[in-house]
Amino acid sequence: MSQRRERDGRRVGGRVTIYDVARAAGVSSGTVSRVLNGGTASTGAREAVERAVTVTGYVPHQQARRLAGARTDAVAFLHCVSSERLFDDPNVNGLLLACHNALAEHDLLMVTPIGADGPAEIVMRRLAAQIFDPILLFGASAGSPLVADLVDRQMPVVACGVPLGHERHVSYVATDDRDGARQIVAYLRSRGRRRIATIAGPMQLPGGVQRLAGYQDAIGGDFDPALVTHGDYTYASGAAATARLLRQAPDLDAIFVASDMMAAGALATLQPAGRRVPDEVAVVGYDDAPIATSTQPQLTTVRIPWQRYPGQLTRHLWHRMDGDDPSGIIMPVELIIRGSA
Amino acid sequence: MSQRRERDGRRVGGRVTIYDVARAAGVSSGTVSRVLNGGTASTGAREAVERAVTVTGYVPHQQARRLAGARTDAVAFLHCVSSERLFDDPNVNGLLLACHNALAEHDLLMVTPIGADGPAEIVMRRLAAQIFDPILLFGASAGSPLVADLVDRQMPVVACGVPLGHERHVSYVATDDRDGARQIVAYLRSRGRRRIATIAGPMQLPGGVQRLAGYQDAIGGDFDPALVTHGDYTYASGAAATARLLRQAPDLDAIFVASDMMAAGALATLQPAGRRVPDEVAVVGYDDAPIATSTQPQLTTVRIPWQRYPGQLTRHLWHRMDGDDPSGIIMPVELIIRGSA
DNA sequence: TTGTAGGCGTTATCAC
DNA sequence: GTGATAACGCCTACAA
Repeated sequence: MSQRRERDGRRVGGRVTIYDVARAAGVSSGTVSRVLNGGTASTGAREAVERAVTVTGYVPHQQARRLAGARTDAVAFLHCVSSERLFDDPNVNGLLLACHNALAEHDLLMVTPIGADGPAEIVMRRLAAQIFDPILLFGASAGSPLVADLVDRQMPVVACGVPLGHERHVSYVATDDRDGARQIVAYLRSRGRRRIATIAGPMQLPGGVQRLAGYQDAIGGDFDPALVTHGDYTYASGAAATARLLRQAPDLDAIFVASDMMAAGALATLQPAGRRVPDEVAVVGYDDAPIATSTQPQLTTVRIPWQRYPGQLTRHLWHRMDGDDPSGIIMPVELIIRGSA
Repeated sequence: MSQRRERDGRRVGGRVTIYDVARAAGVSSGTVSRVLNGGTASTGAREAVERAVTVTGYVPHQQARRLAGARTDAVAFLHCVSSERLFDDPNVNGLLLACHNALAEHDLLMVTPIGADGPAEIVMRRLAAQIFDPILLFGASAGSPLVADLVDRQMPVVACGVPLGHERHVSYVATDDRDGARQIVAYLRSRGRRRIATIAGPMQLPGGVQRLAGYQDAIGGDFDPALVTHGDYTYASGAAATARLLRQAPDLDAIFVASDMMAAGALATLQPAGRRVPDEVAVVGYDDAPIATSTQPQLTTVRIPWQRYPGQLTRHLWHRMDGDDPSGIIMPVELIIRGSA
């Protein structure tokens, strides 16, 4: 089975090592390594090695490189959102693709443990963290043991969104959700709304806390706990939260919903309840998700600059891998006015 | 930066090795390794090691394990189809998810280089093949250098579909497309069709050749080159191929199209051309893709038993990893009768 | 049952 | 500029 036959001058089965190359090139393994890793070497040696590499069909053994302290050529994209969302949300799967391409330009291969949802976090922790060095993190929630673990291991990780509780130890690329929320409230005020309610997202997610914080910033003295409720970003939770709001504060004339999906749920509850949108109640969503344009009326919402993520993500990752300290960037968002408010 | 402070009794930054565990447990590293890998050890040693593992927070270093000849705990899912299809085709992304889950039961983590389309095959070859041992292959075409390379390296790979040209060296799980095509032709005959044309798929893909072969089997002596044309599985190619067919063999009264997507294209060409479906021309697709039920009329097609793939795939992979010789299974398909034929 | 030691393929640190 | 050689962390004969 492990016979080492020759064919076309190259080994068949059984690895070609750096020693084979060294022998073929008539130099030492050290020289080969130097040539391959851009170290110093004479032109003669360089050429001999390059020739030998081609002729032997040598491919470096990543595991061994890694063990010897060098870098892996692969980065993992760890997502803590459900795999369904990975497939269904064009923003997310577009991001995935774009990241791959951006990384490929640095000769890095991006892989992702698809299907590894919440419970499987254990698996990811146990394995992914070992196989890859650099990590792109998506949708990690506050206090997630995954993040703590990664930080402990001092791995170069870059997160999408502010990594709550690890702001100083993890690089991140985020959007200014707090300002987005402020803009929304200001816009609603400018349209004459006075009793502005909100359906906030989960407080474990950065978006959840930032959007609520922005709402509070802008509402200021008018703040009324009865106008605040929570959902978990799903359609159903949006509908339920709206029903609650209608009970707690029947006089509301606007709702800022922390996600378009929940906002769609809100519309579905508002209209049967006899509240016309936007005439009686203005509704504003968040994300500019596909559903935003297929509701009736279409949702006024906030657009996240997804197209800027891949570039920023790879930039920060690159820096981290170069040993720089963690850094972060917060990008501005854009208000999209449509029919619902 | 690489200071090794203590915290909660565990190291912070700087790896916990098997030696640390050994020291903590008061045994040798060999014993630790044996305990961890299910070797023989006394109950006392076993307990001490297990305690030490928890207390030190030890996590095996996969790279080192691998280098030392042990197995990786991760399997790569390599797909040679476009990433769009990965996201858009529920059959495919369902397969991805299901494979992940099936593998997870064996404590294997499945990862996939998403976004690595055709041109990036080089990257995958250079890297993925080094990082992972076992490989799940999806959509690889005949003569693909990727496959040849994997075979050369004697890696345990299991393919979805017969790996054309490597049938003996690669395990596979496939469906009986040849029989599916035969069934279709037989069905069309039974409905009185006499001039049965076909739009075949690419001859580099196993499905392409098998479905055409089955068509020829069943057509037998009635074979007429004018009734055969090719497409590349896309909607547009189906439409174009149909136009060609209509020119070459205006008297056709049925078309067996090798994919539902192409069949949809066929319908779109047939109807404006004044050929009523199914009255004047019967159309049969293949795949039972989502589009099959959203055409007018809905497509009669062949259903591939996707739900059986994950189990079979992992079973064969498991065997391969155990050193068994490559093996394959061909599963039966099911004819789904709808309005188009 | 257990400890010891050699080796897996690289990289990096030395002398030369 | 180049060649030895010591890690890297683990597994596995082999010996005890």
